[in-house]
Amino acid sequence: MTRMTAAQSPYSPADRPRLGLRERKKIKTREAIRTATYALIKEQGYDATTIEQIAERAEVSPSTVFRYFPTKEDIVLTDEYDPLILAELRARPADEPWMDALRHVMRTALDLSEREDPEVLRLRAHLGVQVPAVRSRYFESMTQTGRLLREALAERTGRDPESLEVRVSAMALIGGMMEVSMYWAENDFEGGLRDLMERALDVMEHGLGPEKP
Amino acid sequence: MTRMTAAQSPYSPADRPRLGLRERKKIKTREAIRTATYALIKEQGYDATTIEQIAERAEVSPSTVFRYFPTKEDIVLTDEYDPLILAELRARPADEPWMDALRHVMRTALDLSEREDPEVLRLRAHLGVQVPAVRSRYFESMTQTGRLLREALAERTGRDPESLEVRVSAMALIGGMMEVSMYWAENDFEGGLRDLMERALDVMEHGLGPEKP
DNA sequence: CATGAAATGAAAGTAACTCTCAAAATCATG
DNA sequence: CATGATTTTGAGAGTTACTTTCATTTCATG
Repeated sequence: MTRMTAAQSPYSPADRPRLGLRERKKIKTREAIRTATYALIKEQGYDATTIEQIAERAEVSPSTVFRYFPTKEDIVLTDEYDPLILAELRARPADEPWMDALRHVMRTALDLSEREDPEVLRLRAHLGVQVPAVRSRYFESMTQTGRLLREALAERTGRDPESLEVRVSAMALIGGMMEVSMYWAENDFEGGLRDLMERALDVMEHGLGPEKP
Repeated sequence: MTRMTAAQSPYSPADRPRLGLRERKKIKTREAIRTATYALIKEQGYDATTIEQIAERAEVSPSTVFRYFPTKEDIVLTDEYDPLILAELRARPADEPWMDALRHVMRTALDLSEREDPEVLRLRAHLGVQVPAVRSRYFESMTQTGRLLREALAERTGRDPESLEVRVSAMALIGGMMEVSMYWAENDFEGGLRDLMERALDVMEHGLGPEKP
């Protein structure tokens, strides 16, 4: 499952420790909390897993858990691909139609996260389907992404990012992409997420006509 | 603000009471809880309003409040236009393009709810913007609506309502429509919700091209 | 190693919900 | 209208996520 915090070469003074001991400890704690949470959820399910248990397994106090993550759902969901997505999107040629740019970016992002940690992507989608609170938080974070998407769409269409049209487009895309994730989880993760996403972007670009395969 | 529970002709034995005393009381209680909630929220804001206060003002016990509404957010948001929307959608001619059908239905629904109780529509949109928990619940209920929308889209395009394409389209529409509501609230409810919705449906139908006004 | 700053833990508190059970209100009868 | 069955309510105790406060520990730095 989720990689352990690989304590690679714990004592090689000059090479790794660009960060102070404090910073490194914080990162470790964060990881510990997250892996403890994932493990407990797999064992017992989301609801049955309390913050106290998480704290105990991660060997920190409950206070500390809350200091690192504002809510229980955040432990599962937090991690920011957003900046990456935005950067990637800006990197695409400016004259490329925005839908194509988006396609490329999503492909890249999904490939990356799949290679990085395939389990987590699945667990999240699964919890998104099963647990309303997680789904909510998921949606919130997608909404955040939607705000970034506005900027990108605005740049590429010469519109105001705060215009109704841009906002609606961005949010419609977000809604569609979220549904892809739900669909994927509900259908036992069959048919690579990347391909599903592709199909979703197609239908959002060209609209839903009568069936034609 | 919200209409009082108009006790019209409180004692006309034969004409109104098709329902037993029990049923009528339940309806009254429900209304009482809701109006108490709206009033308190207006006075103090959402977070500062506790279930205990609501119970007190509605003259019921906190237990009863929870018996009527599973969560605090539901007190604000519950009420089902969904069946109406679906019926309306089915009532449209079967050969009408589904986007047109949807346009008509949304117009009808918005006009109705605006005439029915304009305050509530605004309060909800406003809380949807301000309070994350409400926004979440709002989104959940839109998701529900999205499921119905699947059926309608499937019927009109001869596709499987559970297909990725249909699901994504439905959810994209939901996302877009939700954004309209947020936009409306954030821009001080200017530019009738109906017209904004119209513009949103347009852009979702034809896509977001370069600006052209 | 001393001093200041940051991170942690302990503890008490709040508020949304859940569960259980007994009392009260309604309903269906004879 | 009395009575027993059924439904609805309220009281109370319990759980848990989250907050706030404050003393203690841990690290950074001169």
